[in-house]
Amino acid sequence: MRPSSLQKREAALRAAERQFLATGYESVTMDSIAAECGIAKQTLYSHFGSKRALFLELVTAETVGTRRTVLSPPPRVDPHDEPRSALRELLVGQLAAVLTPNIVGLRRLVIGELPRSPELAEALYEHGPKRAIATLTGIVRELQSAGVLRAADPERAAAQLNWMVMGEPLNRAMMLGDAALPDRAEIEAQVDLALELFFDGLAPRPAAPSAAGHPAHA
Amino acid sequence: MRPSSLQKREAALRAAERQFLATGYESVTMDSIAAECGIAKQTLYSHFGSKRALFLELVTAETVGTRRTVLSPPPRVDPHDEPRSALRELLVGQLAAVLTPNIVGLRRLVIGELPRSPELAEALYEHGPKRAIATLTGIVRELQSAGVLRAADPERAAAQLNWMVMGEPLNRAMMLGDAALPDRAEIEAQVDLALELFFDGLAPRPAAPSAAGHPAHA
DNA sequence: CCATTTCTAGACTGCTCAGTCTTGATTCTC
DNA sequence: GAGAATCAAGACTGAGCAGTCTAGAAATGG
Repeated sequence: MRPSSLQKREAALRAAERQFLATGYESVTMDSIAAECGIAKQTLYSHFGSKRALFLELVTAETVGTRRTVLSPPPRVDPHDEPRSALRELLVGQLAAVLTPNIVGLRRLVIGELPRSPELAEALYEHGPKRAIATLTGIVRELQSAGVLRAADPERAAAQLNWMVMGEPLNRAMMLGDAALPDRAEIEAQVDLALELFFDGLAPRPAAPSAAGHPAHA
Repeated sequence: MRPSSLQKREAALRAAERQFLATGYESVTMDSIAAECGIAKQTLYSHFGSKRALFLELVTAETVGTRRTVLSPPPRVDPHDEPRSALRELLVGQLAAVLTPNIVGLRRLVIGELPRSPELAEALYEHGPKRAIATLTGIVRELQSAGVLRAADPERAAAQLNWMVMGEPLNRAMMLGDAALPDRAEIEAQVDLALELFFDGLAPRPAAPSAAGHPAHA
């Protein structure tokens, strides 16, 4: 194998990534990928075998690569030392990482391909929301056993926090395009207000329950 | 026009809906639609003109039709009379309506077609989440002016509530397929716990602030 | 500097599918 | 029941594209 071969492979992956994320699987042609990166179509096929194989390799690489970016340092939150600011940092990082044209495009792509490749969406779910919520669950559990929070179901509480933070901006980005992506200040405001509601809502009750009653739960 | 013509048109729409929702725009062929509903391809073209036109008519009808189902009675929540159970009913209805194979499939379809037809996704966003949050915003505002809730930014609070309820189950349904749709009991539990956190977190503060401090917000 | 391997350029094949056309059957109107 | 419109069945066209093939250029290694 020639040394330039690897560079061409990388160039092909970059071009394919850009086109797939921009317009979806079907509307990308092998000719257009080859044209964009200045490589012969035959070389594409000798590297990847087929369009589908190129796509799958690309998406799985993107999926596990993102997880490395977002969660590489498994964060520790000390309940006795500003749990809130550590959580804030974690959530801001996660939200900023998710609200990236690449990641939002990847989600769109994978959702659109769900009928053909459900395993892609499942992988993205595992490496994305599920892992994020698992991390939050661990933190909530710690905060609860330290008496800072009161969460009967830590996993559900973590999911609530996660989607209070991510739901609106992610949904907007998914459906309104990359122009709807918020800036850093908006991301931080989103996290701050969610944390406020979360900590107030799960604050341990001193003695008497709050004024509002809790009617009909069945 | 023959009287049977309208029936055939409806049958065609049903077949097209089923196939589009199941496998996406590209992988459906006009021949397969015609075959499923026992109609000649020519008849399809005389009714709808083109595949794209059929698709657009279908999706827009589905989009606005759903809104009618979900929000037909603009709900009133009396702050002095069990605001929580009225909100509960509203949210359970919304969540159950969204977590339907049809609606989840529609969201997948529209997201997959975003590069080709961004106006579809925009319409779905307007008739779906945006309208749901607008309804919730009105209620939050009422509850706030009645002194039941304390929400500095009612719209953001409504969005937080909305996504606390919808985020996890909707995301799972989008990425894990219709088998991941929750049943009624799970839907109600999801709403109940979200409401609990929401009302506790936004309960008016009596006099002294809660025990936890509020450090560094910048 | 020659032999081998790898690349490029682009022609070519085969298939799928949107959209059209033909022909003949069926149904509605009067 | 005759004439007019509509519909069914399927053949046909043309375009787009995945994947292959060929011929030759360019790099590599001895």
